[in-house]
Amino acid sequence: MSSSTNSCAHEVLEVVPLIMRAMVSEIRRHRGPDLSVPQLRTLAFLNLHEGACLSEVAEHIGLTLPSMSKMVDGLVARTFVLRHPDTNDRRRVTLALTEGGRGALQAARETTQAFLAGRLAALPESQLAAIVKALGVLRPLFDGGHESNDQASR
Amino acid sequence: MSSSTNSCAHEVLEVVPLIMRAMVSEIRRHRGPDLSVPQLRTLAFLNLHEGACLSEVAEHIGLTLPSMSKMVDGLVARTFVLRHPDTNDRRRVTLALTEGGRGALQAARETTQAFLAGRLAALPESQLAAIVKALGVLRPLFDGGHESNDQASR
DNA sequence: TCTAATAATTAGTTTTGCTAACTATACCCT
DNA sequence: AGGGTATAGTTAGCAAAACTAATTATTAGA
Repeated sequence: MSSSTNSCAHEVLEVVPLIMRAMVSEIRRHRGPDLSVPQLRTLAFLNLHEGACLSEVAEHIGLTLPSMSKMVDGLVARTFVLRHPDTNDRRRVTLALTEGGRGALQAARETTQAFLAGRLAALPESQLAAIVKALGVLRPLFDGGHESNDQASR
Repeated sequence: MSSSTNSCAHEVLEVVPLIMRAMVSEIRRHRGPDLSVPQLRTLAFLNLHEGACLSEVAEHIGLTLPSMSKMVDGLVARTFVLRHPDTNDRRRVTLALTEGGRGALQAARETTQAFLAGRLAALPESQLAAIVKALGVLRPLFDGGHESNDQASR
C-alpha cells in the first residue's frame, strides 16, 4: 500500500463528509414534501430498480425488514409508492414509484443539484472536468461495495 | 452556468452519497467504543475547535441545543469530553476533549481511513493524485459553506 | 434597575429503528 | 404427496435519539 493511497484516503475521509453535510442540510432546508434522507434514498433506489421487493430495498438502504416495511407504509400513505403482490412468489411484495413519487424524487434531486451547481459555478472548465473524472474513478469502488451489508452486526 | 457545471454537480450528487454510505456502514461495523456517527462528528469538531461552547457545536452538527446537551451528557459520562463553565460569560459551557476522547476519535479515523485505503489500493498513482487534487478543489467550496446553518427550518 | 435576550438544562413527546413473535407462502426431501 | 424447514412480510413492543416547550441562570440594554 503506497503512501499516496493513504493520503488519498485521508483526503476522502475529510472532504466527502464535508460535501455530504452541505447536501443534507440543503435537502432539509427545502423539504417541500417533507421527505427524510432515507426516504429519498428509498425512492431513488426504486427509481433505478423498478419492481424491487421489500427485502432488496431494505438490504440496500441498510434497514431491517420491519423498519423498511414501516417506512414504506409512510411512502404508500403519501402515495409515493405502490405495493403489489408478486405474481410468481406470493410471499413477496414488489414496490413501484407512482408518478408523485417520481416527481418528489426529481424535485429533491433538482434542488440539491442546483445547490451543488451554485457552489461549483466558480470553477473553470478544466477543474470541473478533473472532478468529474476523479469521481468517475471513485464511483465503481464504492458502488455496490462488497454487498456485505450487515443486518447482523447491528 | 455552464453545462459542465451541471454535469459535475450531477456526478457529485451521485458519487458522494455512495462513498459516504460506505464509510458510515464501515464505522458502524467497527464501533469499538460504541460511538455513533454524530458523536464522532462532535468529537472531530471539538478537536478542531478546542473550547467551543455548546451552542457552537450544536449549530455545526445540526442538532438542537437540548439534543446536543444530552449527547454531551453521554460523552462526558464516558469521559471523552469535559464541560467547563466559561469564565467570561457564566451562561456558557465550553467543551474540551479529554485524552480518551482524542484517542477514540483517532481510532475511529484510523479504521475508516484504512477501509478507504483498502478500496483505493487498486488505483495507480496517477489516479490517486488526480483524486487528491480534485478533492482539494472541492474542499474549500464546502468547508464552512455559507455558515447558514438552520436551526429554524426544522 | 427592570426588561428583554441568550445559554443551557429539564421534561415530555414524537420519530425511528430494533428484536421477537406471528402469518403466509415456497422449497425440499424422503 | 406430506411434513418440516426456510423465506418474505407484517405486527407488537421497546429503546434510542431528536424535537418542542418550559425552566433556570446570566448578561445586555433601555
